[in-house]
Amino acid sequence: MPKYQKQFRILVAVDCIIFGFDGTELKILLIKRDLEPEKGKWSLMGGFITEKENFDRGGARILKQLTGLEGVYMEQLHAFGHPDRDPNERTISVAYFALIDIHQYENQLSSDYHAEWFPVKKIPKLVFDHTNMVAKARERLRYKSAFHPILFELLPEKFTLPQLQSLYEGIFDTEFDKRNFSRKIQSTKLLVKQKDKDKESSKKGAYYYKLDKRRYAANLHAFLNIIPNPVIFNRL
Amino acid sequence: MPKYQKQFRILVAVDCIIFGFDGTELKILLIKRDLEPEKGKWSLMGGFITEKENFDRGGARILKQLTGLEGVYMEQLHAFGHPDRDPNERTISVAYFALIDIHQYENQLSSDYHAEWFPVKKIPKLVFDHTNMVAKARERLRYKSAFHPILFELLPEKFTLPQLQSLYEGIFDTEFDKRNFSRKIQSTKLLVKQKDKDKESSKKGAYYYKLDKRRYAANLHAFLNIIPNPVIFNRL
DNA sequence: TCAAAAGTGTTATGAGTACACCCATGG
DNA sequence: CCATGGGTGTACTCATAACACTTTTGA
Repeated sequence: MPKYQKQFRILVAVDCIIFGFDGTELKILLIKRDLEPEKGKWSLMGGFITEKENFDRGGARILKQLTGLEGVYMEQLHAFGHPDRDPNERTISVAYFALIDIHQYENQLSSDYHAEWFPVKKIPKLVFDHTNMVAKARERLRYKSAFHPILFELLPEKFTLPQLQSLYEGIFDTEFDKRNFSRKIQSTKLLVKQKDKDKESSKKGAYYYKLDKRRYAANLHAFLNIIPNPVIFNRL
Repeated sequence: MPKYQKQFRILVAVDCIIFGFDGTELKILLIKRDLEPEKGKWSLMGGFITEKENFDRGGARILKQLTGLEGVYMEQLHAFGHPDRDPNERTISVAYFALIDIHQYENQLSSDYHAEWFPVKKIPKLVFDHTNMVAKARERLRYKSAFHPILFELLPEKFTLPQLQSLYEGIFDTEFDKRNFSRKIQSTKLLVKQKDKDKESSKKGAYYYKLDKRRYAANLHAFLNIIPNPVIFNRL
């Protein structure tokens, strides 16, 4: 077979925007870059694609290597290819975003890679075009979560409605009416009320809920309307 | 500056899924591949990225080269990176989809590149993973057009409501009530009724409409609800 | 006993849908 | 004059949004 002789070959990287929610704020996980150029600066988790892996696998491998996490929600975001995005050598990057339960991660080794959680509203200066990637990921997360039930991926197995609401409110940067929110969530039938309560954040305590796994799996791509229309139509 | 010595460099291509609407059917533009391997088979428009262009520019360049078209609606779809997608040599491809006014294209040279329009429901066997790309593009087009006013890009400057409705119906593979459709479209205030009629497809004739360019530009990213909810919630 | 958060019900408005008839015209 | 496709109005239903009070309990 003939080869594509004259063509230009390029380095291909995968970068991951990893979202977590600590109960109050949406955060992303950053590391100190351990490679020149820009060594020591804050960066997304990333790495080069190897010879025999596709992007999904590459992203999963990098996530595993740098955080120890496997099997988390991950989705391709966008391919970034500005010729000068890496001043060292032309490199294109396929960005992914991942949603993880931040507490599950805290049990794992965080310090090994100098990884640190930053609130999305206080992201430090990042290397290359990573700031741009983060902005795009936030936008996508808002967009997607307005129609699909993906935010549960950010919560632990058991969570309360006030926690869930506060997550939505954080992402849409607004406040919802808790009666309407509760009714809408309940009407999806995705949640199963538990008998125990979370008493950490109030005296009365809030009931825990778990996902109904069967229904959740069947509805991952379904359309829901959790977000009030004025928010969608005016702010999104 | 140090180089990324040990890393693997890959060919990077851009492929374009070009949609057109002939008044009856949604179609895509294909060419006979003029490069080994798989020379002579039907293929999307594509080409390798050059040293100094980003993906958007590469996509625009390829579109221009192969169709003569410029300034059309174009959006990044997805990056495809399976290691074996091109049997000749590993090549990744960043796919774009474009929406064009099919009649405007017909004036241009179509035969030069052995390009041909195929109804999306009768796509021939395509090279590599292009069939997959087309499927993804169709899905994205349905998804995006359900919420955003992008389908106007497929129509000529002047068009009628029945034409517009038939376009939506083709994409969602269903039929809408024309009274409701008309009311919803009118309520967006994106259209300006003209005084002349299209008398090609009926004796009475249907009024032409044009886009209100100011409003259209301001609403490209706005949410509209043209599509009946049952269609969105059950079929999308 | 009181402060702080959780939980719950009702009403009004408007968007969405279903539905049927008249209009204009070319042949 | 009639067949064909274009254009329009209404009534009903249901989803959404706005809104306030009671409950629980730890301090």
